[in-house]
Amino acid sequence: MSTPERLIEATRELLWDRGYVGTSPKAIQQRAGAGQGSMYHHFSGKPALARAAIVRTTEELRATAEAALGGTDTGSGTGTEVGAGSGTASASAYDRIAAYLVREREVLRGCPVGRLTMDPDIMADETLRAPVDETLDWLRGRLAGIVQEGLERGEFPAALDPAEIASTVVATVQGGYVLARASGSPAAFDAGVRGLLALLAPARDDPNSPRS
Amino acid sequence: MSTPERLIEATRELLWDRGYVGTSPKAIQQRAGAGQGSMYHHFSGKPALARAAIVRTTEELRATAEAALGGTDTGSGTGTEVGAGSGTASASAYDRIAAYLVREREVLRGCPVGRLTMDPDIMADETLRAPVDETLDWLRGRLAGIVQEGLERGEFPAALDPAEIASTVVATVQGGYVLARASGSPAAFDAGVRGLLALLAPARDDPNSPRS
DNA sequence: GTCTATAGAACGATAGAC
DNA sequence: GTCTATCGTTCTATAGAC
Repeated sequence: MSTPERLIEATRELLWDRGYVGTSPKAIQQRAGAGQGSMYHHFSGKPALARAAIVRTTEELRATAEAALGGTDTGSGTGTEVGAGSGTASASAYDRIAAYLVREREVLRGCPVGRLTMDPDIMADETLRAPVDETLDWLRGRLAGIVQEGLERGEFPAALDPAEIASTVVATVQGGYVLARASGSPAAFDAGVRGLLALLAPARDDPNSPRS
Repeated sequence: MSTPERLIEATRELLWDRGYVGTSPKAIQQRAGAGQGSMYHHFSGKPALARAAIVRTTEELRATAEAALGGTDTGSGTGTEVGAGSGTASASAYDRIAAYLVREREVLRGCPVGRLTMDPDIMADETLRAPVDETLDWLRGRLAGIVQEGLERGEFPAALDPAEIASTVVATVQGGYVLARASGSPAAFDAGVRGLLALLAPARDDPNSPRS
């Protein structure tokens, strides 16, 4: 791996674990196995390196999310699939959202993108903040589109607002990281996700009809 | 206000805005209007001051949350109250959760407690981490109890798990802060909360019955 | 209790040899 | 491209006068 490449990867790891303020050029160099001069030859400084790292991390998040949300069924259904069952029909909205929610994550490390929003130095620098904002915005839009499809298929109550539900889904994930880190266990993340899935569950024809 | 008092308050503000790593003793002293020697006379160092600040902030969060969740109706109902309407009956579970969710917040500053979970130095120090963990744990338990009451009153579908829903509620709030900060607007927080309230809404006898 | 002085280390970056 | 040397600043804390 080339030196700039190693520097970017080292920065990504440190940004994830320690944030921008907690990441020093020295630590980056050590982790990347590169010297001072080498780092400053390839990058103008800490902000430039951080930008490269953040852009790559946000691109990766988009790709990972899209893989779960894409709807090209990976074969392992949840058992609550909806639809007419034609050969290559895309998975239900619920299933695609569920696939996104339960995908494998390094829960205790937190979200490599969401974490950055708590860093004042990142939020203050437009070039660092923009990729974060755009990525979470894209994710909400992507989810809103899927909820909209679900609404059209009658999967969800018509009263739901796609953009709002999308925000709730992303917020539950981001907040799940917080709960997991606080408690030191991924269980809290999982609980939040299961609660959300229960609320979203298409199986609304519940034997226990609510509200008298 | 006494000097120790001012130091604690200054630390609380800085911890909220810049986190533990981003908060220097010097910055605390300047904000508190206290000198170096003064600070080290009253506190053994940055960790001790941070502990005092964190304990106070978590206590404050509990009190604020309890005020909304307490159920002693503040008079401004949401219009969806449930119950037999006896004189001093406590508000519905939905209303109490809604009151907690929509309470006034400095959304763009993030959660003064949840933010701390992203600070590796705080998570590594048991004396700093404990109050954060205990507070979020208390909040989840408190909410779970209210959901349980709602279940017993038939406000929610019986399939819901109180602890899971409680985690979802707290996660939505914590994640809402992330979305708001990323986008630079409280709107994303509000959207997530409205989505969650729509999913929790007791008005489940929806004209549009889902899932065919 | 509060002040100033001082300390060793780390921070973020630059200079210039190779 | 990579190295070592150096720089001015900030960090966190201690010492000791007042």
